[in-house]
Amino acid sequence: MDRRQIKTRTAIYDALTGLLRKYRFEEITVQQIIDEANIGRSTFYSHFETKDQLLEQMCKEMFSHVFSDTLAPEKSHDYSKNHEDMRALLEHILYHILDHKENIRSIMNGESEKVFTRYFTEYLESAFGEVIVHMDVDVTDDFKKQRKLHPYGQMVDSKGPERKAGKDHRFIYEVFAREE
Amino acid sequence: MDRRQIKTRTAIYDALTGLLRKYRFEEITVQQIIDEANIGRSTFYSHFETKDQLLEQMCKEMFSHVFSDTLAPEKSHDYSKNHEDMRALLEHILYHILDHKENIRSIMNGESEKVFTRYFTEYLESAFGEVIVHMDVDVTDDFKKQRKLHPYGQMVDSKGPERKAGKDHRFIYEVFAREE
DNA sequence: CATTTTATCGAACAGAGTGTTCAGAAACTT
DNA sequence: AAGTTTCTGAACACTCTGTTCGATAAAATG
Repeated sequence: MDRRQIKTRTAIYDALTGLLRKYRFEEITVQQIIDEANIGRSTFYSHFETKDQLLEQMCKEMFSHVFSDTLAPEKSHDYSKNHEDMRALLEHILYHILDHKENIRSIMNGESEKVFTRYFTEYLESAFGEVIVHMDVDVTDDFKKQRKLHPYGQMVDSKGPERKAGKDHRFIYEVFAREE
Repeated sequence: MDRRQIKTRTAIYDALTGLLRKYRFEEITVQQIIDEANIGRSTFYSHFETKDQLLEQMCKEMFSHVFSDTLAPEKSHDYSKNHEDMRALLEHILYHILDHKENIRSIMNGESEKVFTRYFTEYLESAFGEVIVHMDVDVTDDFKKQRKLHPYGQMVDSKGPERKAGKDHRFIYEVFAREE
């Protein structure tokens, strides 16, 4: 790949990532990305068709990195059968995710969150298949410290499954589950 | 209030509600709403500043109806103390929500879902305060039948708390909980 | 190093959507 | 019937999008 292409590509990625720290994805314009990345307008559009496609690609690449060695064909444990392996795999993934934490935080806001989530679940499913996973997996202490209340979810600490009323959006999703 | 105003207002509401059944909120243009509602462009903007503000108002009004008699000052049970009362209150609210089911379904798609959710939790909190609510509340059979898998949540049937890997987005929220 | 290939630049353009303005028509009020 | 309020719709300025194209710069090739 041409050095110039790599340069612009990362410039665009960095620009968007930076902007996502300040603004929600929907608020960001292509012009802002172009200015931030210091590239020409037509250059942007020769790399990405639209702003949305840029986000798609970014998420795609990020997850293919995070899951790269996880899904390598050599290591073909059947995780679905051995619970210890499964747990190890999950820890492994979470560890890699911590590297990308800042990028992920930026994306997890507004509309862009949905694209992220789509890719995440897609990759997770390809790693775990239809296996049932208990989510109170033990991960590194480093990681545990970062658990705080999120506007869209709520903390499930080791104490138990109590939930607060107005905070649990899953409740809402159950209530208004769509047909089909 | 002038009949004309009421007429346009409901025409706009109906138009948006109808469009939301076919398209996501972000895809809908003001012009589409205007055409669907059969009103003049300037009329729309004399009623609502923007498309987003229209959604805000719609959600606001809907919930003020749903919670109207719930929050009436005469019925000032302290729901937070009596669990039976609390359960009754929740059932009461859910009952009213069923009336608005079609509207709600329409809104619960794309970006508009967030506005809905914001108002819902807001009203829920004002009804229940900081009370802890177990979400496996028994509601009418009619309501139970409508529980299906939602893309963003997952069914929690009476069997138990098992969860599927890629489907549980709450897990994601916990992982990437934001600071502050 | 010279040549060829490829990428970038940026101005200019068409198109879509937004939100405002205003004069005239229509509907309500008293 | 006269006065007030609301609706209408064309016209406008504005912002953002995505495309085109000739000129320029940089990389790859032999």
